Amino acid sequence: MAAPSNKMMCALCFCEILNKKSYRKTDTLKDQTVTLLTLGISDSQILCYSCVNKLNKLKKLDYDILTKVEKLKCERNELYTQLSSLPGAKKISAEVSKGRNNCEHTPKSLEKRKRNVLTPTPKSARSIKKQIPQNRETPQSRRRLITFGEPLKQQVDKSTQTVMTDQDFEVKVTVKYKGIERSRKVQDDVWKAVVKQILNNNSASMKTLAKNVKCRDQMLDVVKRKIQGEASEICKQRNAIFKVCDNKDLKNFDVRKCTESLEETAPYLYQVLSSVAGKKAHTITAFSTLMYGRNMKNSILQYITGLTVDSCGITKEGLQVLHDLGVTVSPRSILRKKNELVLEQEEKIKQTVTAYVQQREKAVVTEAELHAEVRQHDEATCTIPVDENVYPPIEMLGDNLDITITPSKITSDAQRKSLHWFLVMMKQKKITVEDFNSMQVREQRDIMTLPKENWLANHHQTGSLIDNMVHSIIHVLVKYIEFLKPLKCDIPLYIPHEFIEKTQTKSVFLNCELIEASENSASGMISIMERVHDLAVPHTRQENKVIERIVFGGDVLTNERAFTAQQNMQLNKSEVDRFAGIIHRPEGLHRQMNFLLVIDTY
DNA sequence: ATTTCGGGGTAAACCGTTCC
DNA sequence: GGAACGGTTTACCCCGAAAT
Repeated sequence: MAAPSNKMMCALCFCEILNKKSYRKTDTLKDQTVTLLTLGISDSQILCYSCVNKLNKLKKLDYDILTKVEKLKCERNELYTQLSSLPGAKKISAEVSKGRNNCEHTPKSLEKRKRNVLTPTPKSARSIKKQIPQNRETPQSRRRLITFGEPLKQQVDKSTQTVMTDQDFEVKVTVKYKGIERSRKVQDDVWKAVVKQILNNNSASMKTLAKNVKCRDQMLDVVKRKIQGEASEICKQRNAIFKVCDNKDLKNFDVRKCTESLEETAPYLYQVLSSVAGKKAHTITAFSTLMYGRNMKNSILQYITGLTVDSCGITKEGLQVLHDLGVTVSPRSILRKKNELVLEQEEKIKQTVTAYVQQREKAVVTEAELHAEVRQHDEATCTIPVDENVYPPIEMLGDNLDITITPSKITSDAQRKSLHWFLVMMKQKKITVEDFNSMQVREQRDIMTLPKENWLANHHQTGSLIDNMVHSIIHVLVKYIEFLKPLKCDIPLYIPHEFIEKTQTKSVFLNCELIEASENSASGMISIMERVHDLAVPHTRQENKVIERIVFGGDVLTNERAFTAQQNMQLNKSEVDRFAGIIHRPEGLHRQMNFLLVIDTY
């Protein structure tokens, strides 16, 4: 739209710009106008990105040259001041050094500057202090008792050793090494206390030492260095405490494990933070924010928080504020991660639901083909190709998800809104007919001709029910009655049965779809059933014939409505349009309620 | 010196609203 | 009904910091 002609050319390299996104107008390169002018490029021309990159690099190099020169100058000056502060170098006249220092860089001005009234500047106390040589070794012959904190006159005076003190607590340290004896009278109160402690306990307390400001700063330095080391240790690749290596990490993040590994990797920093915060979760939050500030790869908690608040409906501005605070990653990254997660979920659905459905459909088709072939050639030479991956059968669950949005100000446009959605989930079956011995599987029978006594529990079934009830009652007793509590460990946790290993494994459970339809209306329920049918029921795509029926569970209301929808569609011709591939089943709590009702009536 | 990853800039694409 | 406009999303690229 904005392009002046059909073909866009780079003004510098004359290459045609093929990708419409990779060019820059020279008007936008304001900071490089001078460079562009020297190259003969005027305003409102177009440059390809590789030329723009080169220009940027040029700019960076210019900047680098400036900063490097500046840095070198600083370094030189620093070294020079160091050298000039050395005792031997002091005699060199300031003028010479000054001249040498400046002649290269500062061009002499033509006019002589007027002398400032304040010059020569009175020397600051600090510079005077610097000139007094410190820690200069006294020649051995002159090594005597040195007193600190007293005027120089006294040092000259020979009577220092007999000076009278009005304090009754006096400390004098004598050190003997290599045959030389040196002693010093300690005036500083902190040092006095430390020496006293050494006398008393043969150890100095750090608490006392810390009373000296210099010592405290040094201690702080030590701790700081230690903590910095710990922080860089956390950042390292092998310590992936706060890193997002896999999207599964986001789901499996465990505060307890995180605390443990932090206590191990960074004990000092952890103790410092937890001494301030107290609460474990707060400490971890502080830790995470700090580590995110140091290295943006440490972003697992930021991602979790960001995704959570995003799902609660935070705006982009809100996310930006939280990102600036270091609590979440940027809104853009959240968006990116969300897309990634959606793709992953789609992949998962494909691998379980779609794969199973396709497998069933394919099996029927190949069987039909085989039959046709057999009929044609009368030779059963080919065998049914068996897929190596046998996908476990699935069942579907669903429930309505209603949200009411109340605007802060109700106007004619902004009214209370109710959103009705339907969430469809998938669960992989753990125990199937194939797991039973063929002996145990009851043969298929017509419900209408079944003898009436089959509806009553037989002796064996009642016995097993009573056994199981006993098991449940024992669990309740052991839980609540004090003197029975010690017996808890002797009672099996679960009622033993032959599939206990299978039921112990974690279920495969997936959110499949959020359908924007209300189950309250018949049309909504029908569209929901259509989606479920399309997604999860294996059927022949040409004749719309159901190959296998799938359980579709939900609460009693959903069940009722699904059943009504199925009945409403009975006039349709094909099986798929009649929703024949769905078996209704009430779920969870409702089933338990039904069970209890049965027991109650017993 | 190279690699990795998140932040951020830019422009196209897209979407909804308003105006003529 | 379509142009104009404004806001949002998305793809692409570069940059910088830290790790390797």
